[in-house]
Amino acid sequence: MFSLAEENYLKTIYHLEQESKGGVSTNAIAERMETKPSSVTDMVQKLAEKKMLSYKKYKGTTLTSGGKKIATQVIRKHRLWEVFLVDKLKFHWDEVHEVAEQLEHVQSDKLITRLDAYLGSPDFDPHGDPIPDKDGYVKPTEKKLLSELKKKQRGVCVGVKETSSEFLQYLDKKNITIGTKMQVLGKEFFDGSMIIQVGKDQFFISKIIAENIYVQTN
Amino acid sequence: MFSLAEENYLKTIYHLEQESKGGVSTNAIAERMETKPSSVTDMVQKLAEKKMLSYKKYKGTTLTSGGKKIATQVIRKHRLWEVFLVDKLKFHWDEVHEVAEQLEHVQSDKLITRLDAYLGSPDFDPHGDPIPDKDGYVKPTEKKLLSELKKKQRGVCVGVKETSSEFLQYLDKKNITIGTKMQVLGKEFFDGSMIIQVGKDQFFISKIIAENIYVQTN
DNA sequence: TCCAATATTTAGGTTAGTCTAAATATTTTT
DNA sequence: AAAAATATTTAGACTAACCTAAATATTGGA
Repeated sequence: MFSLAEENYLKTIYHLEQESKGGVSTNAIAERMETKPSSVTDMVQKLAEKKMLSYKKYKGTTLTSGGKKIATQVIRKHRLWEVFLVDKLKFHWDEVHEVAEQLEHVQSDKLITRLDAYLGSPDFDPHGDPIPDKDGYVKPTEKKLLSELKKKQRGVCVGVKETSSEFLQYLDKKNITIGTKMQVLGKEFFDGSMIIQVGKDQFFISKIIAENIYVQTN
Repeated sequence: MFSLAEENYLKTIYHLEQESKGGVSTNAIAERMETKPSSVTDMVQKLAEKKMLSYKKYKGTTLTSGGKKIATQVIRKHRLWEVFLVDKLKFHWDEVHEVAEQLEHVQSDKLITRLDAYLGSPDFDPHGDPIPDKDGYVKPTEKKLLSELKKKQRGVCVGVKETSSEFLQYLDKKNITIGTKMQVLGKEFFDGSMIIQVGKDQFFISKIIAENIYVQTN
Protein backbone atom coordinates (compact mmCIF):
# COMPACT_ATOMS: atom_id res chain seq x y z
CA MET A 1 0.00 0.00 0.00
CA PHE A 2 2.67 2.50 1.00
CA SER A 3 6.20 2.53 -0.25
CA LEU A 4 9.20 2.19 1.97
CA ALA A 5 9.96 5.89 1.53
CA GLU A 6 6.42 6.92 2.38
CA GLU A 7 6.39 4.79 5.50
CA ASN A 8 9.65 6.32 6.63
CA TYR A 9 8.36 9.83 6.14
CA LEU A 10 5.18 9.12 8.09
CA LYS A 11 7.13 7.49 10.89
CA THR A 12 9.57 10.38 11.14
CA ILE A 13 6.82 12.98 11.11
CA TYR A 14 5.05 11.09 13.88
CA HIS A 15 8.18 11.14 16.03
CA LEU A 16 8.76 14.83 15.38
CA GLU A 17 5.17 15.62 16.31
CA GLN A 18 5.60 13.80 19.61
CA GLU A 19 8.80 15.62 20.40
CA SER A 20 7.52 19.13 19.93
CA LYS A 21 3.77 19.32 19.89
CA GLY A 22 2.47 21.18 16.90
CA GLY A 23 3.17 21.15 13.19
CA VAL A 24 6.41 19.79 11.82
CA SER A 25 8.64 21.93 9.61
CA THR A 26 10.12 20.88 6.31
CA ASN A 27 13.64 21.45 7.54
CA ALA A 28 13.11 19.38 10.66
CA ILE A 29 12.03 16.44 8.56
CA ALA A 30 14.93 16.92 6.16
CA GLU A 31 17.44 17.03 8.96
CA ARG A 32 16.08 13.95 10.70
CA MET A 33 15.93 11.95 7.51
CA GLU A 34 19.27 13.17 6.25
CA THR A 35 17.78 14.37 3.03
CA LYS A 36 17.25 17.74 1.35
CA PRO A 37 14.36 20.08 2.13
CA SER A 38 13.30 20.06 -1.51
CA SER A 39 12.89 16.31 -1.43
CA VAL A 40 10.80 16.65 1.69
CA THR A 41 8.52 19.19 0.02
CA ASP A 42 7.90 16.77 -2.83
CA MET A 43 7.04 13.89 -0.57
CA VAL A 44 4.98 15.94 1.83
CA GLN A 45 2.88 17.18 -1.05
CA LYS A 46 2.41 13.66 -2.28
CA LEU A 47 1.39 12.37 1.14
CA ALA A 48 -0.95 15.32 1.58
CA GLU A 49 -2.70 14.36 -1.65
CA LYS A 50 -3.08 10.86 -0.27
CA LYS A 51 -4.71 12.40 2.82
CA MET A 52 -2.00 11.07 5.07
CA LEU A 53 -1.14 14.51 6.33
CA SER A 54 -2.48 18.01 6.23
CA TYR A 55 -0.21 20.58 4.77
CA LYS A 56 -0.26 24.26 3.97
CA LYS A 57 2.59 25.65 1.94
CA TYR A 58 5.24 27.25 4.11
CA LYS A 59 3.27 26.30 7.22
CA GLY A 60 4.50 22.83 8.10
CA THR A 61 2.48 19.67 8.31
CA THR A 62 0.67 17.33 10.72
CA LEU A 63 -0.43 13.75 10.34
CA THR A 64 -4.08 13.06 9.66
CA SER A 65 -5.68 10.20 11.56
CA GLY A 66 -4.96 8.02 8.54
CA GLY A 67 -1.31 8.99 8.57
CA LYS A 68 -1.09 8.43 12.29
CA LYS A 69 -2.45 4.92 11.83
CA ILE A 70 0.21 4.03 9.29
CA ALA A 71 2.96 5.59 11.38
CA THR A 72 2.03 3.79 14.58
CA GLN A 73 1.79 0.49 12.76
CA VAL A 74 5.31 0.90 11.43
CA ILE A 75 6.52 1.86 14.88
CA ARG A 76 4.69 -1.12 16.38
CA LYS A 77 6.45 -3.43 13.97
CA HIS A 78 9.82 -1.82 14.60
CA ARG A 79 9.52 -2.25 18.33
CA LEU A 80 8.16 -5.77 18.21
CA TRP A 81 11.09 -6.81 16.06
CA GLU A 82 13.46 -5.17 18.53
CA VAL A 83 11.96 -7.29 21.29
CA PHE A 84 12.40 -10.36 19.12
CA LEU A 85 16.02 -9.58 18.43
CA VAL A 86 16.87 -9.02 22.07
CA ASP A 87 14.67 -11.62 23.76
CA LYS A 88 15.00 -14.44 21.26
CA LEU A 89 18.16 -13.84 19.28
CA LYS A 90 20.12 -12.37 22.18
CA PHE A 91 21.15 -9.17 20.49
CA HIS A 92 22.28 -6.34 22.70
CA TRP A 93 19.76 -3.57 23.03
CA ASP A 94 22.12 -1.11 21.41
CA GLU A 95 22.55 -3.03 18.17
CA VAL A 96 19.00 -3.77 17.13
CA HIS A 97 17.97 -0.49 15.59
CA GLU A 98 19.29 -0.81 12.04
CA VAL A 99 17.96 -4.32 11.64
CA ALA A 100 14.55 -3.37 13.00
CA GLU A 101 14.62 -0.45 10.59
CA GLN A 102 14.52 -3.00 7.79
CA LEU A 103 12.17 -5.50 9.38
CA GLU A 104 9.57 -2.84 10.14
CA HIS A 105 8.66 -2.64 6.46
CA VAL A 106 7.76 -6.28 5.97
CA GLN A 107 4.08 -6.40 5.04
CA SER A 108 1.98 -9.12 6.61
CA ASP A 109 -0.71 -8.63 9.20
CA LYS A 110 -0.57 -12.26 10.15
CA LEU A 111 3.17 -12.06 10.74
CA ILE A 112 2.80 -9.22 13.20
CA THR A 113 -0.14 -10.79 15.00
CA ARG A 114 1.79 -14.01 15.43
CA LEU A 115 5.04 -12.32 16.34
CA ASP A 116 3.30 -10.26 19.00
CA ALA A 117 1.74 -13.36 20.52
CA TYR A 118 5.02 -15.28 20.29
CA LEU A 119 6.77 -12.53 22.24
CA GLY A 120 4.03 -12.49 24.87
CA SER A 121 2.45 -9.21 23.74
CA PRO A 122 5.15 -7.00 25.22
CA ASP A 123 4.29 -3.44 26.24
CA PHE A 124 7.78 -2.01 25.85
CA ASP A 125 10.67 -2.46 23.50
CA PRO A 126 14.21 -3.11 24.75
CA HIS A 127 14.85 0.63 25.07
CA GLY A 128 11.77 1.08 27.21
CA ASP A 129 9.67 2.72 24.52
CA PRO A 130 6.02 1.70 24.51
CA ILE A 131 4.74 -0.55 21.74
CA PRO A 132 1.55 0.77 20.09
CA ASP A 133 -1.26 -1.79 20.05
CA LYS A 134 -2.89 -3.03 16.82
CA ASP A 135 -5.08 0.06 16.72
CA GLY A 136 -2.17 2.40 17.18
CA TYR A 137 -3.01 3.22 20.76
CA VAL A 138 -0.01 3.99 22.93
CA LYS A 139 -0.56 3.62 26.64
CA PRO A 140 0.26 6.99 28.20
CA THR A 141 2.93 6.12 30.72
CA GLU A 142 4.28 8.00 33.69
CA LYS A 143 7.82 8.07 32.44
CA LYS A 144 10.28 10.14 34.46
CA LEU A 145 14.00 10.45 34.80
CA LEU A 146 15.42 8.59 37.77
CA SER A 147 16.86 11.92 38.87
CA GLU A 148 13.36 13.28 39.38
CA LEU A 149 12.47 10.71 42.04
CA LYS A 150 12.51 11.71 45.68
CA LYS A 151 13.87 9.75 48.59
CA LYS A 152 11.97 6.50 49.26
CA GLN A 153 10.27 6.58 45.86
CA ARG A 154 10.28 3.45 43.72
CA GLY A 155 10.44 3.06 39.96
CA VAL A 156 10.92 0.49 37.22
CA CYS A 157 13.56 1.09 34.60
CA VAL A 158 11.82 1.53 31.25
CA GLY A 159 14.57 3.02 29.14
CA VAL A 160 17.61 5.18 28.83
CA LYS A 161 18.31 8.58 27.36
CA GLU A 162 22.01 8.15 26.63
CA THR A 163 22.69 5.09 24.49
CA SER A 164 26.46 4.96 24.18
CA SER A 165 28.07 1.56 24.61
CA GLU A 166 29.98 2.87 27.60
CA PHE A 167 26.81 3.82 29.42
CA LEU A 168 25.00 0.62 28.55
CA GLN A 169 27.98 -1.38 29.76
CA TYR A 170 27.93 0.52 33.03
CA LEU A 171 24.26 -0.40 33.44
CA ASP A 172 24.98 -4.03 32.63
CA LYS A 173 27.64 -4.08 35.30
CA LYS A 174 25.17 -2.75 37.81
CA ASN A 175 22.55 -5.24 36.64
CA ILE A 176 20.21 -2.49 35.56
CA THR A 177 18.09 -3.40 32.56
CA ILE A 178 14.55 -2.90 31.34
CA GLY A 179 12.15 -3.95 34.03
CA THR A 180 14.66 -3.59 36.85
CA LYS A 181 12.98 -2.23 39.97
CA MET A 182 14.78 0.35 42.01
CA GLN A 183 14.24 2.58 45.00
CA VAL A 184 15.89 5.82 46.02
CA LEU A 185 17.36 5.35 49.47
CA GLY A 186 19.04 8.69 49.77
CA LYS A 187 19.63 11.82 47.78
CA GLU A 188 22.43 14.30 48.19
CA PHE A 189 21.19 17.81 47.97
CA PHE A 190 24.24 19.68 46.69
CA ASP A 191 25.19 17.48 43.72
CA GLY A 192 22.04 15.48 43.00
CA SER A 193 23.79 12.15 43.53
CA MET A 194 21.81 9.33 45.07
CA ILE A 195 22.04 5.97 46.72
CA ILE A 196 19.71 3.43 45.24
CA GLN A 197 18.59 -0.08 45.91
CA VAL A 198 18.70 -2.47 42.97
CA GLY A 199 17.85 -6.07 43.75
CA LYS A 200 19.95 -6.93 46.78
CA ASP A 201 22.56 -4.29 46.05
CA GLN A 202 22.76 -0.73 47.19
CA PHE A 203 25.06 1.70 45.48
CA PHE A 204 25.89 5.28 44.76
CA ILE A 205 25.13 6.94 41.43
CA SER A 206 25.95 10.42 40.22
CA LYS A 207 23.40 12.91 39.00
CA ILE A 208 24.63 12.38 35.43
CA ILE A 209 23.72 8.72 35.61
CA ALA A 210 20.36 9.42 37.20
CA GLU A 211 19.52 11.87 34.47
CA ASN A 212 19.93 9.25 31.80
CA ILE A 213 17.72 6.51 33.14
CA TYR A 214 13.97 6.56 32.57
CA VAL A 215 11.76 5.00 35.20
CA GLN A 216 8.07 4.35 35.33
CA THR A 217 6.31 5.13 38.58
CA ASN A 218 2.86 4.08 39.55
CA MET B 1 25.36 -3.88 -1.64
CA PHE B 2 22.80 -5.25 -4.06
CA SER B 3 19.37 -3.87 -4.65
CA LEU B 4 16.22 -5.82 -4.04
CA ALA B 5 15.71 -6.16 -7.78
CA GLU B 6 19.26 -7.38 -8.34
CA GLU B 7 18.95 -9.97 -5.60
CA ASN B 8 15.73 -11.24 -7.09
CA TYR B 9 17.26 -11.61 -10.51
CA LEU B 10 20.25 -13.51 -9.16
CA LYS B 11 18.02 -15.79 -7.13
CA THR B 12 15.76 -16.53 -10.08
CA ILE B 13 18.68 -17.20 -12.40
CA TYR B 14 20.11 -19.57 -9.84
CA HIS B 15 16.88 -21.52 -9.66
CA LEU B 16 16.58 -21.67 -13.43
CA GLU B 17 20.14 -22.93 -13.73
CA GLN B 18 19.39 -25.73 -11.30
CA GLU B 19 16.27 -26.75 -13.14
CA SER B 20 17.80 -27.08 -16.56
CA LYS B 21 21.55 -27.28 -16.48
CA GLY B 22 23.16 -24.84 -18.84
CA GLY B 23 22.69 -21.18 -19.64
CA VAL B 24 19.48 -19.40 -18.86
CA SER B 25 17.53 -17.61 -21.58
CA THR B 26 16.21 -14.08 -21.36
CA ASN B 27 12.66 -15.22 -21.93
CA ALA B 28 12.85 -17.86 -19.23
CA ILE B 29 13.87 -15.22 -16.72
CA ALA B 30 11.18 -12.83 -17.92
CA GLU B 31 8.49 -15.45 -17.60
CA ARG B 32 9.55 -16.55 -14.15
CA MET B 33 9.78 -13.01 -12.88
CA GLU B 34 6.61 -11.86 -14.59
CA THR B 35 8.41 -9.07 -16.31
CA LYS B 36 9.24 -8.20 -19.91
CA PRO B 37 12.21 -9.63 -21.81
CA SER B 38 13.50 -6.14 -22.50
CA SER B 39 13.67 -5.41 -18.79
CA VAL B 40 15.57 -8.63 -18.31
CA THR B 41 18.10 -7.67 -20.94
CA ASP B 42 18.73 -4.37 -19.13
CA MET B 43 19.27 -6.00 -15.79
CA VAL B 44 21.29 -8.90 -17.13
CA GLN B 45 23.66 -6.47 -18.80
CA LYS B 46 23.98 -4.53 -15.61
CA LEU B 47 24.69 -7.62 -13.53
CA ALA B 48 27.17 -8.82 -16.12
CA GLU B 49 29.06 -5.56 -15.76
CA LYS B 50 29.13 -6.14 -12.03
CA LYS B 51 30.64 -9.57 -12.72
CA MET B 52 27.73 -11.35 -11.16
CA LEU B 53 27.00 -13.27 -14.32
CA SER B 54 28.57 -13.99 -17.64
CA TYR B 55 26.56 -13.02 -20.62
CA LYS B 56 26.92 -13.05 -24.37
CA LYS B 57 24.30 -11.24 -26.38
CA TYR B 58 21.61 -13.61 -27.66
CA LYS B 59 23.30 -16.52 -25.90
CA GLY B 60 21.81 -16.55 -22.43
CA THR B 61 23.58 -16.14 -19.10
CA THR B 62 25.10 -18.10 -16.25
CA LEU B 63 25.99 -16.99 -12.76
CA THR B 64 29.62 -16.36 -11.96
CA SER B 65 30.90 -17.68 -8.65
CA GLY B 66 30.25 -14.23 -7.21
CA GLY B 67 26.69 -14.28 -8.43
CA LYS B 68 26.18 -17.77 -7.11
CA LYS B 69 27.33 -16.64 -3.70
CA ILE B 70 24.80 -13.82 -3.58
CA ALA B 71 22.02 -16.05 -4.86
CA THR B 72 22.62 -18.83 -2.35
CA GLN B 73 22.76 -16.35 0.49
CA VAL B 74 19.38 -14.97 -0.46
CA ILE B 75 18.00 -18.47 -0.74
CA ARG B 76 19.53 -19.38 2.60
CA LYS B 77 17.81 -16.43 4.21
CA HIS B 78 14.51 -17.20 2.52
CA ARG B 79 14.51 -20.77 3.75
CA LEU B 80 15.65 -19.97 7.27
CA TRP B 81 12.82 -17.48 7.60
CA GLU B 82 10.39 -20.09 6.36
CA VAL B 83 11.54 -22.40 9.11
CA PHE B 84 11.08 -19.61 11.60
CA LEU B 85 7.56 -18.89 10.41
CA VAL B 86 6.50 -22.52 10.58
CA ASP B 87 8.39 -23.72 13.65
CA LYS B 88 8.08 -20.67 15.84
CA LEU B 89 5.12 -18.68 14.59
CA LYS B 90 3.04 -21.73 13.62
CA PHE B 91 2.35 -20.70 10.06
CA HIS B 92 1.22 -23.40 7.67
CA TRP B 93 3.88 -24.49 5.22
CA ASP B 94 1.78 -23.29 2.32
CA GLU B 95 1.47 -19.69 3.47
CA VAL B 96 5.04 -18.72 4.26
CA HIS B 97 6.38 -17.99 0.82
CA GLU B 98 5.31 -14.40 0.28
CA VAL B 99 6.45 -13.31 3.71
CA ALA B 100 9.81 -15.05 3.33
CA GLU B 101 10.08 -13.32 -0.02
CA GLN B 102 10.24 -10.04 1.87
CA LEU B 103 12.30 -11.19 4.82
CA GLU B 104 15.00 -12.65 2.59
CA HIS B 105 16.18 -9.17 1.66
CA VAL B 106 16.91 -7.95 5.18
CA GLN B 107 20.62 -7.25 5.38
CA SER B 108 22.44 -8.31 8.52
CA ASP B 109 24.96 -11.10 8.79
CA LYS B 110 24.53 -11.25 12.51
CA LEU B 111 20.78 -11.63 12.17
CA ILE B 112 21.15 -14.66 9.95
CA THR B 113 23.84 -16.24 12.08
CA ARG B 114 21.69 -15.85 15.17
CA LEU B 115 18.49 -16.91 13.47
CA ASP B 116 20.16 -20.04 12.17
CA ALA B 117 21.40 -20.94 15.63
CA TYR B 118 18.04 -20.12 17.20
CA LEU B 119 16.32 -22.51 14.82
CA GLY B 120 18.86 -25.24 15.53
CA SER B 121 20.73 -24.93 12.22
CA PRO B 122 18.07 -26.70 10.19
CA ASP B 123 19.09 -28.52 7.01
CA PHE B 124 15.74 -28.24 5.26
CA ASP B 125 13.00 -25.68 4.98
CA PRO B 126 9.34 -26.57 5.60
CA HIS B 127 8.92 -27.66 1.98
CA GLY B 128 11.87 -29.99 2.23
CA ASP B 129 14.25 -27.85 0.23
CA PRO B 130 17.82 -27.85 1.50
CA ILE B 131 19.14 -24.72 3.21
CA PRO B 132 22.51 -23.58 1.81
CA ASP B 133 25.17 -23.12 4.51
CA LYS B 134 26.94 -19.80 5.16
CA ASP B 135 29.31 -20.47 2.28
CA GLY B 136 26.51 -21.27 -0.11
CA TYR B 137 27.19 -24.97 -0.08
CA VAL B 138 24.12 -27.11 -0.60
CA LYS B 139 24.43 -30.64 0.63
CA PRO B 140 23.79 -32.88 -2.39
CA THR B 141 20.95 -35.02 -1.18
CA GLU B 142 19.63 -38.28 -2.50
CA LYS B 143 16.26 -36.84 -3.23
CA LYS B 144 13.90 -39.05 -5.17
CA LEU B 145 10.24 -39.18 -5.91
CA LEU B 146 8.36 -41.62 -3.73
CA SER B 147 7.19 -43.26 -6.95
CA GLU B 148 10.79 -44.24 -7.72
CA LEU B 149 11.13 -46.38 -4.61
CA LYS B 150 10.90 -50.15 -4.88
CA LYS B 151 9.03 -52.51 -2.59
CA LYS B 152 10.47 -52.65 0.95
CA GLN B 153 12.48 -49.45 0.46
CA ARG B 154 12.28 -46.73 3.10
CA GLY B 155 12.43 -42.97 2.74
CA VAL B 156 11.92 -39.76 4.66
CA CYS B 157 9.61 -37.14 3.23
CA VAL B 158 11.70 -34.08 2.41
CA GLY B 159 9.35 -32.15 0.19
CA VAL B 160 6.62 -32.05 -2.37
CA LYS B 161 6.49 -31.24 -6.04
CA GLU B 162 2.87 -30.16 -6.25
CA THR B 163 2.06 -27.41 -3.76
CA SER B 164 -1.66 -26.81 -4.16
CA SER B 165 -3.68 -26.44 -1.00
CA GLU B 166 -5.69 -29.50 -1.95
CA PHE B 167 -2.63 -31.66 -2.13
CA LEU B 168 -1.12 -30.32 1.07
CA GLN B 169 -4.41 -30.90 2.84
CA TYR B 170 -4.46 -34.46 1.60
CA LEU B 171 -0.99 -34.95 3.06
CA ASP B 172 -2.05 -33.41 6.34
CA LYS B 173 -4.94 -35.80 6.53
CA LYS B 174 -2.58 -38.71 6.02
CA ASN B 175 -0.16 -37.26 8.57
CA ILE B 176 2.56 -36.91 6.01
CA THR B 177 4.82 -33.95 6.64
CA ILE B 178 8.49 -33.09 6.37
CA GLY B 179 10.49 -35.68 8.21
CA THR B 180 7.78 -38.33 8.06
CA LYS B 181 9.31 -41.75 7.54
CA MET B 182 7.63 -44.14 5.18
CA GLN B 183 8.14 -47.55 3.65
CA VAL B 184 6.81 -49.08 0.49
CA LEU B 185 4.97 -52.24 1.38
CA GLY B 186 3.71 -53.10 -2.04
CA LYS B 187 3.67 -51.76 -5.53
CA GLU B 188 1.14 -52.46 -8.24
CA PHE B 189 2.82 -53.04 -11.53
CA PHE B 190 0.15 -51.96 -14.02
CA ASP B 191 -0.78 -48.53 -12.56
CA GLY B 192 2.15 -47.62 -10.33
CA SER B 193 -0.02 -47.37 -7.22
CA MET B 194 1.47 -48.49 -3.93
CA ILE B 195 0.70 -49.39 -0.37
CA ILE B 196 2.84 -47.57 2.13
CA GLN B 197 3.45 -47.62 5.83
CA VAL B 198 3.34 -44.23 7.59
CA GLY B 199 3.70 -44.36 11.33
CA LYS B 200 1.23 -46.99 12.47
CA ASP B 201 -0.96 -46.61 9.41
CA GLN B 202 -0.86 -48.44 6.13
CA PHE B 203 -2.71 -47.11 3.15
CA PHE B 204 -3.04 -47.06 -0.57
CA ILE B 205 -1.77 -44.20 -2.72
CA SER B 206 -2.07 -43.65 -6.44
CA LYS B 207 0.85 -43.13 -8.76
CA ILE B 208 -0.10 -39.44 -9.09
CA ILE B 209 0.35 -38.93 -5.37
CA ALA B 210 3.61 -40.88 -5.29
CA GLU B 211 4.98 -38.76 -8.09
CA ASN B 212 4.53 -35.59 -6.08
CA ILE B 213 6.27 -36.53 -2.87
CA TYR B 214 10.03 -36.23 -2.53
CA VAL B 215 11.77 -38.63 -0.23
CA GLN B 216 15.33 -38.89 0.92
CA THR B 217 16.85 -42.33 1.00
CA ASN B 218 20.06 -43.30 2.64
C1' DT C 1 19.39 -23.23 -48.03
C1' DC C 2 16.26 -19.69 -47.26
C1' DC C 3 12.07 -18.04 -45.13
C1' DA C 4 9.04 -17.67 -41.34
C1' DA C 5 8.56 -17.90 -36.60
C1' DT C 6 10.57 -16.91 -32.41
C1' DA C 7 13.90 -14.85 -29.30
C1' DT C 8 16.48 -11.00 -28.04
C1' DT C 9 18.10 -6.47 -28.01
C1' DT C 10 17.80 -1.46 -28.76
C1' DA C 11 15.59 2.98 -28.59
C1' DG C 12 12.99 5.91 -26.29
C1' DG C 13 9.61 6.83 -22.64
C1' DT C 14 7.60 6.57 -17.57
C1' DT C 15 7.57 6.81 -12.46
C1' DA C 16 9.44 7.23 -7.75
C1' DG C 17 12.55 9.38 -5.25
C1' DT C 18 16.30 11.91 -5.01
C1' DC C 19 19.39 16.17 -6.07
C1' DT C 20 21.13 21.30 -7.15
C1' DA C 21 20.22 25.90 -8.10
C1' DA C 22 17.16 29.51 -8.35
C1' DA C 23 12.94 31.76 -6.87
C1' DT C 24 9.84 33.08 -3.34
C1' DA C 25 7.95 33.40 1.66
C1' DT C 26 8.55 34.10 6.26
C1' DT C 27 10.91 35.58 10.26
C1' DT C 28 14.26 38.18 12.68
C1' DT C 29 17.02 42.06 13.38
C1' DT C 30 17.97 46.63 13.49
C1' DA D 1 8.92 48.80 8.92
C1' DA D 2 12.53 47.68 5.85
C1' DA D 3 16.61 44.88 5.23
C1' DA D 4 18.92 40.71 6.15
C1' DA D 5 18.76 36.07 7.29
C1' DT D 6 16.49 31.90 7.07
C1' DA D 7 13.04 28.61 5.50
C1' DT D 8 10.52 26.72 1.87
C1' DT D 9 9.13 25.81 -2.66
C1' DT D 10 9.76 25.37 -7.67
C1' DA D 11 12.19 24.11 -11.82
C1' DG D 12 14.85 21.11 -14.04
C1' DA D 13 17.88 17.05 -13.98
C1' DC D 14 19.41 12.30 -12.61
C1' DT D 15 19.13 7.12 -11.62
C1' DA D 16 16.97 2.59 -11.10
C1' DA D 17 13.76 -0.23 -12.79
C1' DC D 18 10.35 -0.83 -15.45
C1' DC D 19 7.53 -0.45 -20.06
C1' DT D 20 6.19 -0.46 -25.46
C1' DA D 21 7.41 -0.60 -30.09
C1' DA D 22 10.70 -1.32 -33.43
C1' DA D 23 14.91 -3.46 -35.04
C1' DT D 24 17.85 -7.35 -35.34
C1' DA D 25 19.47 -12.31 -34.48
C1' DT D 26 18.73 -17.00 -34.22
C1' DT D 27 16.40 -21.19 -35.18
C1' DG D 28 13.52 -24.66 -37.26
C1' DG D 29 10.98 -26.27 -41.15
C1' DA D 30 9.91 -26.63 -46.14
